[in-house]
Amino acid sequence: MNAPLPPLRIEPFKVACSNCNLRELCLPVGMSNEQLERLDLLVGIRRSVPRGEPLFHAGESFGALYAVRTGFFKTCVASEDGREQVTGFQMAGELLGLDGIGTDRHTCDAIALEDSQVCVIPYHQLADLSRELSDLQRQFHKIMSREIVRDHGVMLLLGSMRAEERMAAFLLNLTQRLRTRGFSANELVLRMTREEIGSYLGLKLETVSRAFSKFQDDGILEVRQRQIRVLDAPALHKLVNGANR
Amino acid sequence: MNAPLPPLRIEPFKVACSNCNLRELCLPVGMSNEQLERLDLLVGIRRSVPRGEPLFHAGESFGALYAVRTGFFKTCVASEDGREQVTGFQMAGELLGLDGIGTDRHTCDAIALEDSQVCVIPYHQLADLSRELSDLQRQFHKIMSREIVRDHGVMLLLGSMRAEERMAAFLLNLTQRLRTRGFSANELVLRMTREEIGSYLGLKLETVSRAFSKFQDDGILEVRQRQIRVLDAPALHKLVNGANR
DNA sequence: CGCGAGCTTGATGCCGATCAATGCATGTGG
DNA sequence: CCACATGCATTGATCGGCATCAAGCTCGCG
Repeated sequence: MNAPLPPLRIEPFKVACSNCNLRELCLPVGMSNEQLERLDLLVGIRRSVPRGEPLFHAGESFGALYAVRTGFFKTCVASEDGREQVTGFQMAGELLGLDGIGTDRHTCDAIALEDSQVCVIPYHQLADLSRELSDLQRQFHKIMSREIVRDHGVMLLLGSMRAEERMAAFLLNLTQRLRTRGFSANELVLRMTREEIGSYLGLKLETVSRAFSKFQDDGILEVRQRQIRVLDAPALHKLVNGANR
Repeated sequence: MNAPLPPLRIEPFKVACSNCNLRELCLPVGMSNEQLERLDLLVGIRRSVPRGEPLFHAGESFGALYAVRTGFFKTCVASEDGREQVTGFQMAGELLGLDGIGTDRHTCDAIALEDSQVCVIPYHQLADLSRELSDLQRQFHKIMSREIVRDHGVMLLLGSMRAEERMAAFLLNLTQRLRTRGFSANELVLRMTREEIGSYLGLKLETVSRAFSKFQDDGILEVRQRQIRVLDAPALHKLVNGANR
């Protein structure tokens, strides 16, 4: 963490969409270099969010979207009484803040689960540019649409799956997204607590813990704290799909 | 139904966004008359969907969005094994098909729950036009964003509410939307079966039925088949909010 | 070392699922 | 018009999965 700074050194490239290693996952998908240069002009600012700190809160006025550069976030909504629900976990290349467009206010909290960095994308500038660049417009629409589809998947999970099936679906989703980012498909480190997993899946933390233990007993996982090794991915798939009915 | 046709009569106005009574709820929100005329050019086609029939199916290739003109729809997703989940109910002025933008295929089924009519909005033309009309672009973004926020609300419901709370939230949501459309706030006719309500709320139809009976016993509702009269809306609000914790 | 946050594990209880029977409205054909 | 079938809804009895309550455990950290 607090290692001494390396000898003074200039960043060889301006950090920008055009040479970001996430550009195949993020907003720039499908854009030419020329177009990317235009995008670079709006995504100049970056912001660091220490672990545990909010990127934004429900109720704050909305002005920008955020692309996760490094780190990991959760988003959660709350009802008037204290009920809370984690609505998603976001990792590198994913967009935060889409909820704010509809009412010009954020409707959920976004909290960093580890020290993180995001790119700030001023919404109105993005809208302006996407009126010029149809590829950007198209990609932005796709991202919003996929968020809707993702939410429908969570609704299916919450509405019709039992505890272990939810856990299996959750783990497969995480490994899938990590694989897309070039990480191993069967080693993962959970960035969130059992309670946060439970909130996301509509379960209590004890139930999450028991599921982990069960999976370990069954030889499906190796669980050491938040270090998870997937030993039998097909078994997880079977839980999500073939198991019932 | 099969009443004799009225004497031959020309529609006094071309049926179009610019003189649609839903224009304050639908895509045209915030657009000038001049802009509306441009929108009219793409929303020429209408389509009738008889009760029980699909507007589109999951897997079909995506080409257009649909605005409900009259009638009532449900959307549902299914997993590979037979699990089904109703993800929403759509009424006049609401948009269907947003899920298809992300992958160019629809990801859910949209089924008419009564004889319905929709306006067909070819997506690519809409995208083109919204690059010219920033008000249209803005409204389209808002609609997508609100859909995401709505889904988050359902996730909260599914993840953290008990049966009667879910039912109360569902009924309040319906009456709220009917009120927006100028209908009475306490008389409603359910367009869907108990089973469909249950699927949406993550409950079994028996549980839905019992909740209706309970509400009736408690003097909160008057239930006759699918005819519902809300007698005590505050009680429903208390169930959703103040009840627990 | 001791403290606390996060996690595991066990015992018990409750809510809603499941199973089953009946009721009721609508439609169809004799 | 009745007899019967069909789809949807209600209601009761029982069961089971997960929540809840309650200890203890583990690990990181001041």
